[in-house]
Amino acid sequence: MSSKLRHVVEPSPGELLSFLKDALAHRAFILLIAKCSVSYYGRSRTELGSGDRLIVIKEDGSFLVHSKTGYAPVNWQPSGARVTAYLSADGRVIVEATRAQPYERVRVFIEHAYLAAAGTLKEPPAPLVSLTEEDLRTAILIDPDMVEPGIHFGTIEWPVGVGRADIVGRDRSGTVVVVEVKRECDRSGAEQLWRYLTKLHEYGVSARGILVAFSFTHEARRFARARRIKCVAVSPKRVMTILERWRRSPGRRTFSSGLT
Amino acid sequence: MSSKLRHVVEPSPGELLSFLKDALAHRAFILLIAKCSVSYYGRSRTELGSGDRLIVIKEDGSFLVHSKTGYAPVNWQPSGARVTAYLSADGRVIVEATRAQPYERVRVFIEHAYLAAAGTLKEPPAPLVSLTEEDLRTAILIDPDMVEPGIHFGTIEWPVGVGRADIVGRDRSGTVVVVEVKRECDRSGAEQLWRYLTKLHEYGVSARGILVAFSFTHEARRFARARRIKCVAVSPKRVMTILERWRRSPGRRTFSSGLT
DNA sequence: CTTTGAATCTCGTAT
DNA sequence: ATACGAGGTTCAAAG
Repeated sequence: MSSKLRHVVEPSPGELLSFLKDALAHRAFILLIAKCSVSYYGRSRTELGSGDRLIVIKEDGSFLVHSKTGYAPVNWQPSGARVTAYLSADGRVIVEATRAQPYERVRVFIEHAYLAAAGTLKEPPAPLVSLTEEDLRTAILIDPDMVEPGIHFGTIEWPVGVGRADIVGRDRSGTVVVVEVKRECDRSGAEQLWRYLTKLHEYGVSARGILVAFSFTHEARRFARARRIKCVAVSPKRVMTILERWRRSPGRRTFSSGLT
Repeated sequence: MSSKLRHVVEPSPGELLSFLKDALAHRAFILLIAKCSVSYYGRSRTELGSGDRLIVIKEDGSFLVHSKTGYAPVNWQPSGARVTAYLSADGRVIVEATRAQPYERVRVFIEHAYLAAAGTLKEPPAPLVSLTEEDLRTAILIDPDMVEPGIHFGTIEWPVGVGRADIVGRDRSGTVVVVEVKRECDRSGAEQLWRYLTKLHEYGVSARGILVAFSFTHEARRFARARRIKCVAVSPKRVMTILERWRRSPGRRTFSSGLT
């Protein structure tokens, strides 16, 4: 439980520093609202002038500096960073997050701290359910007819030497079929499938391509049409229905006759 | 200034609700650390079980639910969402962020609030300096010789019917050159240039391709080599130097003899 | 270790 | 509105 959540209001540099050092030592979840400037050195370089921001330090080393607007942090460090706090020569608190590979460094120069809080967040392993590309692929394997009547799947995640094809099988007439699954298929998705087909052709395999997605861009459809690639649009609702029915009474998925 | 930062510790549902409603009405920057469960419906669907999390609500409608680990929020809404707070039938606070296009909804069911804070973050327009693809492109236009001696640029951001070529010009021998600029060039970057070249070829223009980047993947180099595309690696330091010298004494960039 | 592809990617910009 | 490309993308999986 986070009942041990502690906080300090308008701390002096000394108070803030000891608060942060203690929280960092306990690998706590730390919040800090402060007027600060920020400097980043690494894959790029940025210098951010003075302003009010939210700093979040997580136990896994994730480090976020959030500005007053926008989804993305204005500066950050991904998980795994080493976070330290110390005093500068002129008595200001500096919070620093560094990463070794690649070398990156974010430094926050605190000018005035409004509020700092720290505590341990308790979170049980969370069953997070979602409707992803993976779900769509699963639904296709459960009910291949949604792609094309009589189609028959074999290999999934088949390495083609240039990425991997999502699903490979044969259609009713026995022709090899490569299925590429996307949530939203744009041209790059269609190009991906085309790369697989081209590669297979190099191997001497003549194969059809089918794109399955919740939606397609015009570019994707045009690209596909020009290369005789079929586009199958599926509604999320249908996928949900298939997955839910499957969960209630899981039949057997039969994988056979794939490429060998 | 954020001196008007207010906060409440362990508020009751009623206290929390009025705190949030007031803060939302003032379009304040809002923080909330609470035990909660989260539900998302929209482009995907997720259900997140009960746990301690940080909720951030920004004045532009950005909405973030952060878990105890990781760079990315576990649930969110990008800027532009409409955020409301209300009581459920059983007296719990629900915070909801909705977006119209595409329709998306995040609902946070508060079970216990540890700390809530709200205030106005003041941030002057920030001079954020960085070394981007744009910087690299600028450096190339300032000093074309870094790409190839005697090269001569004309059009920039030239529409080719399938995206746009970064820079188009002619080399010393008068051959049309298409330059694609990337920070880190992977295969997809090389493919992009190849699309332009292919398109130009369809138009009857025979052109060379040059990739300029801070670094290349092996795949990109292989792809390029197979198609006689030249790869030019540039050091960030050199770009920084060119840009800094330019800022000190800006000469004239001469654009001439592009394609017409 | 690097490479590849997904993501509720977000965000800007041009059409 | 839609589409395309950039991003310090991050992240996980696979070779």
